[in-house]
Amino acid sequence: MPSHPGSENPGAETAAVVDLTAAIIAVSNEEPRILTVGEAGRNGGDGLDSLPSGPLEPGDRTLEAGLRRWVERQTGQTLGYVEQLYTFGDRNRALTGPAGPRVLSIGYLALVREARPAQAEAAWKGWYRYLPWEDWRDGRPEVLDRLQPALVEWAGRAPTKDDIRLRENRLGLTFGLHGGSWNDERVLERYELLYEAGLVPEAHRDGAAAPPECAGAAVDTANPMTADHRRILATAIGRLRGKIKYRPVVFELMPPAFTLLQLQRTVEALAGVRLHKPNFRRLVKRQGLVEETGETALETGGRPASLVRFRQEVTLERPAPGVRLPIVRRTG
Amino acid sequence: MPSHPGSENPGAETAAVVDLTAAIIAVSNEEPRILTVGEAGRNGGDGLDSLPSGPLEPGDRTLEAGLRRWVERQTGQTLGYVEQLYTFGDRNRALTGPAGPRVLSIGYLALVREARPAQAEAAWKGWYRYLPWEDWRDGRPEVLDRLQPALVEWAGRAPTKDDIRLRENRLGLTFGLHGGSWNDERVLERYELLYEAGLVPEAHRDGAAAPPECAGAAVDTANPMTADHRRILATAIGRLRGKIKYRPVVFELMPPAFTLLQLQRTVEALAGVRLHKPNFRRLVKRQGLVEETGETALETGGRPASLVRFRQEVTLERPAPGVRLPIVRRTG
DNA sequence: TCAAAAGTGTTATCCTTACACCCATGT
DNA sequence: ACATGGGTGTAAGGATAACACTTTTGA
Repeated sequence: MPSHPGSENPGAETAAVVDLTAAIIAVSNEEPRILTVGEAGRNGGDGLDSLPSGPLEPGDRTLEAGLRRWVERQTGQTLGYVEQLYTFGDRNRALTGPAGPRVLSIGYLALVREARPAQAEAAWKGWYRYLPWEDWRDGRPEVLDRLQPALVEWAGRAPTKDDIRLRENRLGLTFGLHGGSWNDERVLERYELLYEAGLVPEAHRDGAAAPPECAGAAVDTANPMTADHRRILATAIGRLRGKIKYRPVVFELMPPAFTLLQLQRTVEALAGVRLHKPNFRRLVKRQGLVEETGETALETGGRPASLVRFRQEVTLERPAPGVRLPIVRRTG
Repeated sequence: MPSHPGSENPGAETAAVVDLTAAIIAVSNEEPRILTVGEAGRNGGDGLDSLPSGPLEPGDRTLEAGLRRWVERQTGQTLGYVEQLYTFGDRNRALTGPAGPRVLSIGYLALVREARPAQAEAAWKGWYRYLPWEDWRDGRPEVLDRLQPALVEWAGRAPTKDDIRLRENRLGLTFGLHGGSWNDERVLERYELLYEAGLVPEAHRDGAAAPPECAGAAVDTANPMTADHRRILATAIGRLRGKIKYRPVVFELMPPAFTLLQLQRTVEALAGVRLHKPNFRRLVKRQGLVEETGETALETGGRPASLVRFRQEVTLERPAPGVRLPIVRRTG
């Protein structure tokens, strides 16, 4: 490997341990779920849920191979669609203190088709139990009634007038406060803000970040997770919510044949919002995303629905995901 | 740190070295440039250009802090906008062979406002010298005349009929061959495909990937780079091209006051395509991205243009980047 | 006077959004 | 009969892409 110019202490490279963590997502019963491995009763565990994860080993030729190995070992799940999310490496973020070895954690998003009963200690859990403020399908979630005053108070606690403005602006952008609107994709930004405000237990656990006087822990009634796993989950949800809008990834979560309403309910579950039925069907059809199987589903509770399947060909057709620039085609 | 369930060999964590690499981008004279550090004559160097990079050190509290430290040390540049891109960690990808220590390289995208003369061995170089097929501003780039036959031949060399089909489809998606269209954002996919086809020198350097018989090296007349730096550059360009379409990041590259044509030329330089002038102005104005400064630029070569500045407020206003889903607003 | 760039106006077309309505099945 | 979900029609409004055209400077 190359020696780096400007290095005053050539031997100072940090020998880091690399942790691979997967947010494995499936949807069943109109509920998005993640595959968790409990830590209850094991290893002095604190009873918190974890995402499947484990360290990169010398035998792993690629990072993704190491991830798949760990997931299969811990849960029995074989992964299909896998996508790297982000690499977290700050000190004091639930990984190690300043003394221990450096830990890097690389987060992944994985999508699997069916939530079959996982092995051993693995279990599928609805993701909104960890981030309940993200589910707006039945209107504004009640957690926000408790979070909002705490957030506003946090903004007001900033040292200067300018800092208060900044915090209030952030609240507008992320939580739709002060005249802002809710954007379903800003999942990570919301979690990070709650962390900064000391309103999630992880912040207290990590020490440094949380102000001592704040009444945070009482407000967040959601399930926390081990280490920075809830942050990785937030990253995964945000990425997925963005991606379903311009790439046909939802179909990784659907059975081979399905009705359009099933598809809609899946998208709604992921996005955390309700969609307009007639327009949703037209949108999906016009884009040529599905084709008829010829069969019909009878157990709908109403009129039988025709079953459709994903048109594999679209992966090859869809040329550009929504170009917003006025690219010149004929004129110069 | 937690011990991982299912670990058969608990001490097998790989002690990895973490390399931080930055693609630092500026635009001057209608040309997007990256800050490079040459390796000519140093350390048995092969004369290839490099991106500023260096290992994470124990003193770095965050990954980004380590990156900024290296960049300032090697180039004298202070970074503004910084964004993590991707973590590369495969063996046999210009990092280390199976014997050496594991090297992880974390790529970053950075945007800086002005290309002031950098210190020492650092230099600004146009990014299209490394990826010349990405510049379509003056029509289809000529390099493609040489690359295209080699790519088609590579597709035909696949073992089975099905593999040939797959390769041809990929060529359609990435290079717009076989009836496909060119998508400016697929920069990384194009580079990866050239790598797989053995048409970039990096593939031969790394060994394993390149088929021995191919005449690749003769075809790619572009500058290669050290290690996997060209891949990181491709990732950066792709990400930036995508992002300018829904976030006001271009302004990180503009001077405090500028004309609308200057802005257009900058976007064109980044996207590698020409834009429609009247529609571009309207788009920018209607979105409220800029405001008049009241002054006019006289050295335009034609009629004086009014100078505008970025409206900082939009970072707080822009609610949603183009939601493609028919979210229900009034109806249920 | 002409080249070069700054700007404005206008239109056909497509997409989005919302509303209204009919169809087929089970209880 | 009616509840439930499936499914179609359509019209208003907005955004886009293309065209044509006027204005203001310097050489």
